[in-house]
Amino acid sequence: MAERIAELESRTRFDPSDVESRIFQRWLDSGLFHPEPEGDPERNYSIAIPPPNVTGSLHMGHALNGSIQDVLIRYQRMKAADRTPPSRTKWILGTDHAGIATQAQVEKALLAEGTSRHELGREAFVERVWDWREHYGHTIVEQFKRLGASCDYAEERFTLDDGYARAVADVFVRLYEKGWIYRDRYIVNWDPGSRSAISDLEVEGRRETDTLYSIRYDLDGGGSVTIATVRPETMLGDTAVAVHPDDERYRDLVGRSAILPLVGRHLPVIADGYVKMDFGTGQLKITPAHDPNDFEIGRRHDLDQVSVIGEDGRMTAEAGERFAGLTAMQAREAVVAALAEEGRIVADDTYKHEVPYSHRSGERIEPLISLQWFMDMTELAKPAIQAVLDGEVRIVPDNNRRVYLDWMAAIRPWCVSRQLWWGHRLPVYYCETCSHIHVAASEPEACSECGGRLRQEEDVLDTWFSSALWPFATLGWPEQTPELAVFYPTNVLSTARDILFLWVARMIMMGIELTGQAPFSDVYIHSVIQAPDGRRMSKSLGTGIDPIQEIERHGADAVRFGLLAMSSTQDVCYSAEKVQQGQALANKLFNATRFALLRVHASLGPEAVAELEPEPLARTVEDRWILSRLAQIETDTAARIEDYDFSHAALGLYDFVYGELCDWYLELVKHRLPDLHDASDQDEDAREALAATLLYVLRQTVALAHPVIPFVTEELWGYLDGSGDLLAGCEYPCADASLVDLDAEVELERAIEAIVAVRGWRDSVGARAGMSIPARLCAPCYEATAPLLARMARLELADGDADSARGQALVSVAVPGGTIEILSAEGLDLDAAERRRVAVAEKLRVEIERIRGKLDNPGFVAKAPAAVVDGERERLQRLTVELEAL
RNA sequence: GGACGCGUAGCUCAGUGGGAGAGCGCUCGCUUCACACGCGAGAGGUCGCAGGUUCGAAACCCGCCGCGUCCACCA
Repeated sequence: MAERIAELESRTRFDPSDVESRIFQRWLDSGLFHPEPEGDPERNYSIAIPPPNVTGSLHMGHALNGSIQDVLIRYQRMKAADRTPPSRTKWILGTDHAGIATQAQVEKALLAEGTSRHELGREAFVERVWDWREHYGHTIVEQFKRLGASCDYAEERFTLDDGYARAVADVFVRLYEKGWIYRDRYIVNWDPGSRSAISDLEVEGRRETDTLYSIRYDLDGGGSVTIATVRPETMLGDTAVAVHPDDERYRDLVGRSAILPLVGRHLPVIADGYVKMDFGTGQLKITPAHDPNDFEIGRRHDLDQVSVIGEDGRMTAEAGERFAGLTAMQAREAVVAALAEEGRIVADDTYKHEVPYSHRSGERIEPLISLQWFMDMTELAKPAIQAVLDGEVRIVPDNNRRVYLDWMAAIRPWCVSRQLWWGHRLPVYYCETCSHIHVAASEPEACSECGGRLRQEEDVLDTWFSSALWPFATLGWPEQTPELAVFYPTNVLSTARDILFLWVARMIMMGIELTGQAPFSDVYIHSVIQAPDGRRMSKSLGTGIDPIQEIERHGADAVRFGLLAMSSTQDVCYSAEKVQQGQALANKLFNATRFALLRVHASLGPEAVAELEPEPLARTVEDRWILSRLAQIETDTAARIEDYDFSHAALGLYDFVYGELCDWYLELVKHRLPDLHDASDQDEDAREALAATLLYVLRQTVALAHPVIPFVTEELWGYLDGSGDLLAGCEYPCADASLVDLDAEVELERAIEAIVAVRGWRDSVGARAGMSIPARLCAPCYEATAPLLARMARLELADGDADSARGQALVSVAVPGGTIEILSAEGLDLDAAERRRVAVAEKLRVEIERIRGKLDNPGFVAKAPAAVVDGERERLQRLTVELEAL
């Protein structure tokens, strides 16, 4: 140990790159991250990581969420360390196959090779994706390691693994048998980019400026109607014109028919409450095959569905008329031109509205009718709503609760089929002879109806279908595995707001339906980190910041601290300063520990250090003070972590380490720690008492900070603790209430105020840094702290009575409860001293006036709480004493 | 259109009923025997605007202005 301590001497900086990989390897080797499936499920703690996409690389959202979960996991793991019987902590790790994203990535690679998935064929393509995943799919897991994330790496899951796939098929069959999964021809969000249907949640509205065309349709038998549209190309699919049933203007039009320009089809004029009387002319064209609203109206009125745009985004051969084969956009221009030629364009106005785009491919959504598989969510939603209402699932911060409940209350069917190749193929089999549909977890031999050959559905499931099973499928469900028994349900799910519906709500629904329990008790919604300028962090905008690069630059501890410190209950801008603050903290803690250890070892020798009392032998007022403050920060930090208040947890540690431990405590006791080469004349007991307190405070502080900054604290633990145990497996410090000492706090904090006042005064009168100034304390409340006040403020305190000191004083410095009289002015700027005295007196006077005014207010004295009134009275008295002395 | 949130020091943000705070930046002074990624001392704010509640408002309520996010089927 002595040799190890000695090597610290030359390490004047904490160099993260030097220690991170070494320490991480020790953690991995220790097995601490991999709990056996044992213990009491009520007391075990588990988190299922939101599975990153295999295609992904670590971005700021991952880095923040990784830091948050790791704080929780490390905190709980340490808390579990001293429990009997022991409890287990598990962070479930894995990745998501991410259907569309991964398929797109591989297709891009194929394109670069001059081939395509269609040329390869389905089987070869899927094999290609698996290869790709073997090669590149591990990046993000390695990046989580760089962050220090203490996931259970021994059991990594993947949403397409065999076991997981069985769970997915099993769920599909169960829900089909309940009648909740069904097949329907319905209008869907067609994404021409990925050539697949997508769900409502994968559509984003973008505000765009379009032209709103007003077009005249003639009526059969004379007259006309004028309809408005931003999508004239869809008019070829019109099958009705609608007006509002209460619209007096058009009452007699209902039942007549309009003639569709360019096509000549007769369109019935119908009445439907959906039509807004005060929008445009109050006359609306109905295109059931290409507009979700019109689709519903069409169903109500039994209208024909004429599809004019196909899945390739082009006008169809069947109904596209002379525009067949054109893209929708080309068709728009051509249709407008043709209408104009006939003089049917009544107006073309600029119009701003929301246009749906695919969140996946970025292409404009083409609503069209398609045969897809849907899941009815109403029955699933009911208990999931109740779970949140009852508090069985808590959403933090709770303003997201209402968002969840509102969305769940109005939940709509979920289109779960995707026209992709990469994913879970639907466990649906069609008979080639009689068309009978079989839904089964494993492929039946033949059609049960006619014995005909079966063909499996080509479509795969929406990626989120498998993600919805994540917290239990990763633990082996539907098998009743030991893991499932002790780690399910999990404790918390931490994520950003954007996947609250897409993922979180669906996990709650599926969890309750399939396991009978909500999959987690808390949902923590963390900040979205924006670019420093407030824009979105994105590659395309060039606003992205790479967390790995930040880790390389500042260390993982710094990045973790920074992200936690900047996070909040709302979205925040990335703050490089907070990361620097974290780096500074790691370095500070390193140096403080290094300093203390070197001095203590030099002063006592290694044998004596090893035999030191583990508990502090507090003696002096500063010892009592720091121990009391330590107890406070221990209480606060644990409470903040449990309240998901990570920002205050991190910043509170910073404030303690800087503002109390280093700036004050270490400075105060420095002189009692003999220099390496200087034998001390202090007695043995005093040295041991100080050493014991100092090492106790440092051990506790280092352990306390471990969940936030695990690397530097683990490194320091190696020097502070002789046992060789890893800090990650040690118990979390718990506040010792007997150390709370409010008297010491009051006394020391007053001394600190006085020291700061004198230092400020010294600065303003041009006193040189090293110069000692003769003075006398004229305040009754510094008996215990006078020596340290003198040392820290560089005063040469003389004895004697206060009144005579005032007589011979050249100038007075105000301190809490009195003054310090300066007895010699050699080398001081007396004019500046006088100016300062006057200025301080003036400030005191103003403040005294303010308090007097308050106390003179009868309303204040009568109605304010007694404690507040007393507080103001005390303060008034104190300030008056100071002012008089000045 | 609905919901939620934000507007506090040059910047990024705490503070949510009784003395305006932090980090960074800025100024001044320190090669003080842990740390110059350091130490000490400072300057800097009509707490978006207007009204109300209260003995007392940055905080609570109402309105307005500005900004952001989510949800929603007005062509």
